[in-house]
Amino acid sequence: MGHTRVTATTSDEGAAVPVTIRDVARASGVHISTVSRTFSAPHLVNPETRVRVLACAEDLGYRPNRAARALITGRTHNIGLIIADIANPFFPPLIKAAESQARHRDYHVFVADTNEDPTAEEELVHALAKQVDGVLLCSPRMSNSLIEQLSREVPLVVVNRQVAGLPCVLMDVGQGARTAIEHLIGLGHRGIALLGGPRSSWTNREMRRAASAAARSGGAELTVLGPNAPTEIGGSAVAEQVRRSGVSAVLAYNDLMAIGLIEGLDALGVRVPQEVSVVGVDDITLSRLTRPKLTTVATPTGAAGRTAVDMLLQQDIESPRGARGPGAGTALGIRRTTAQVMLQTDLVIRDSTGPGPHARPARPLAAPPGPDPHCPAGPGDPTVATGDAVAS
Amino acid sequence: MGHTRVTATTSDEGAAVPVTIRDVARASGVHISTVSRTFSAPHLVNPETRVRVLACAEDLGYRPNRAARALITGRTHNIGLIIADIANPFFPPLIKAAESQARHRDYHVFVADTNEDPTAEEELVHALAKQVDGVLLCSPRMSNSLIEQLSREVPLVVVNRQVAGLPCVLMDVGQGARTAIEHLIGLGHRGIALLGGPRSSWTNREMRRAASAAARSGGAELTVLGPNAPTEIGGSAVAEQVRRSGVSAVLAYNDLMAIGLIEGLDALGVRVPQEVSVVGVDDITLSRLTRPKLTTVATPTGAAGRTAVDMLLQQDIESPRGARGPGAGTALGIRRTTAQVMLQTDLVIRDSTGPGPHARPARPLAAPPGPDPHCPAGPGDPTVATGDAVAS
DNA sequence: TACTTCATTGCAAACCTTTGCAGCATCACG
DNA sequence: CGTGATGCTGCAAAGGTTTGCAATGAAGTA
Repeated sequence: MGHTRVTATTSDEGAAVPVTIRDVARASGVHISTVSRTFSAPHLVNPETRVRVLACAEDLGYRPNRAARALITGRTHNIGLIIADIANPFFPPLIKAAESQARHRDYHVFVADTNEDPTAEEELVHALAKQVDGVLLCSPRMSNSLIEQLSREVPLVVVNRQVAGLPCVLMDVGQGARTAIEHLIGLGHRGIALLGGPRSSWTNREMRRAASAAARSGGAELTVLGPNAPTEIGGSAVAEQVRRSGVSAVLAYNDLMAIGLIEGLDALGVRVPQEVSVVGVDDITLSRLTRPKLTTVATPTGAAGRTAVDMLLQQDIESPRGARGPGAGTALGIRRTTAQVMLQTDLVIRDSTGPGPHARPARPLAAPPGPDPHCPAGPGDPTVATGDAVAS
Repeated sequence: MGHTRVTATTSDEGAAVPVTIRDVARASGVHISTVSRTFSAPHLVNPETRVRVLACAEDLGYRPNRAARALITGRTHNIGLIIADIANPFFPPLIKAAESQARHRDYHVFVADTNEDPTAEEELVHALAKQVDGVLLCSPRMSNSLIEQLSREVPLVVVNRQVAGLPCVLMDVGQGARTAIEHLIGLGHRGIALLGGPRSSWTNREMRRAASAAARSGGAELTVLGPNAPTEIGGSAVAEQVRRSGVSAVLAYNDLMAIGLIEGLDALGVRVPQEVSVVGVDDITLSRLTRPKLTTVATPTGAAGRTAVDMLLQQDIESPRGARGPGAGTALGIRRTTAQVMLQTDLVIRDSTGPGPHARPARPLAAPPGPDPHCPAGPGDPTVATGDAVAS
């Protein structure tokens, strides 16, 4: 058994006897339908009866069988959460927030990891479709058209990807990139590189667009390097290229790449931030722990998770899925509301950015020179517009 | 709307028409029971019929309704995974491995986060009990007796905690601590501190026991500091205390604490590893990314997740839960096998440990002087002993 | 030929809950 | 006192699947 110890024993234990609505009915002397209503429509049952039933239920330790409930209502009270890679530090806060939000709404969350594989993504949606009321697709790797197609099978909310006709939760990395570039220009940098991420990434395109515009209007020159793998390795691999390009500042696709780049530069003897400034995106926990501490564009990951759950549930609530009740059969067209929510990002200035070659000596390196000052509370949860409401 | 943009539109879409076993039966001209058997007991149906049914099912896009199946079999094919804090970098690899393993066995995983709250833990077990076939309790914060009690409600597997009579997956941190201490002694350290974690932690007790023994037999003196919060903050908070204690090396309860400590020491002007060596435990991704790179005891997190799932499923397979089939009712005692698996740990030497005051100049600081050389493949998955098998 | 065995399939009950409908008091009002 | 309304409860069907049992037919055996 090599490097593992195993000890085993067996024993007999009393099995949990399943207590059903029927037991509660018998104990409290009412019909099962009354018990059912006590839980699902309390206002329809006499207060006296209600307390008696509740007492009996409590006594017997009754818990409704969600499978049976799902069978008849068509709603499982479960949602699926499909993630490219759970071990990527960007996602755990999102998972955590989504799970918490769902639980507050009496939903449970299936978490599934695709290992960055688009095929696995598709299969998972299929596999989950029948046993959840909706699926959150986080940073999907499959094509928009496939996503649209799958959305006919099960309600979908997409995070970090813009899909026409589907509810999306996006982070305003455009604004983030702009603020970051302005911060660098304010520090006196004129030659700036953008370390691109995966080609198919919506975030990547947005960042590039915004960074170019900001550099142009700030009188700086932007060099785009990439696409690259959005990992630490991807970052360290371009260190040499960054050095050769002669830029004095870099905006990386995400924190992992930024950290990798700093490592790579260090190995080449290039010091950060003295010789090159580096900005990341995401503000993962890690970015506070490396040295130098990373200046980064904080993305509201938790808020994204909560918002996505809200949007999904909102959709579900107005349109129960599948056959419904005994007299069903007319499930032809459901009204579906598709909102796109854009969450604000915030630049967090730490130690990986410093004065560039064109710095004015007097200038203190403090707050970012962004056009609008951020509210200090940080990014909060948006109110999701319902129905035909349109804002901005 | 403050810092958030929301746009919304509504549209009508065709709802997914649920295709049931009945549709498949009609399409392929057989009875529904034959369709059912095609999926759940293929050997009972004529090969010809089988292919026809499968073709029709494929055609119509049939997916079995797991709620209905669960209702009658009493098995949901879901498992619960209760985690103290998803955002703690120790857990994601475990979650990822468990989810993957479960999926290979045609199970889905509910992930729930307790925010380190024992009460939430208990509630979650209750809430999940009826809708999963078993629960994985990871690094639980509640008492052993409560865990035992809950295990009568739903099959439980415990990770990182030893509970008599319950299947447990443990990491051999005792061995890890011993190896780490021996490594430090080999480097010439004689005054060593142990940074304790939470008091109620099984891991904490094991480490302390093993570290004391190793220090004693190696002629070093061990100072125990703590208990402390198992976080970066907890680590940096004791930096001053470490400096005052005059030790030249520290073994921390986990990597986060070790990293926090290094930060704290740095702030005090104490350099690592030149003045103080630091060893962590866990080998989280982060430990490769900080500077200096952390020497640490690697715990087989992924293997733990996989093993725990295996143990749970093994238990389930031999003992279906609750009422079973039409003629049930005799669910009095089920046979349950409780194995305790101990997974090996491995010392990973990086840059946060160096020669101590008693170092012999000639000695290269290479491999650890542990009594048994590790197999280089690293910790693998154990074979779980079934039934009455007992190994070592 | 008659009888058994076997493979395959159909039948129908059961799992637990929800919910439309109907029944029954009770009460108020005219 | 009759009528209608109201509040509460019971009845029974329905949801999709599994599974013990029975029925069928074919093949093998005596």
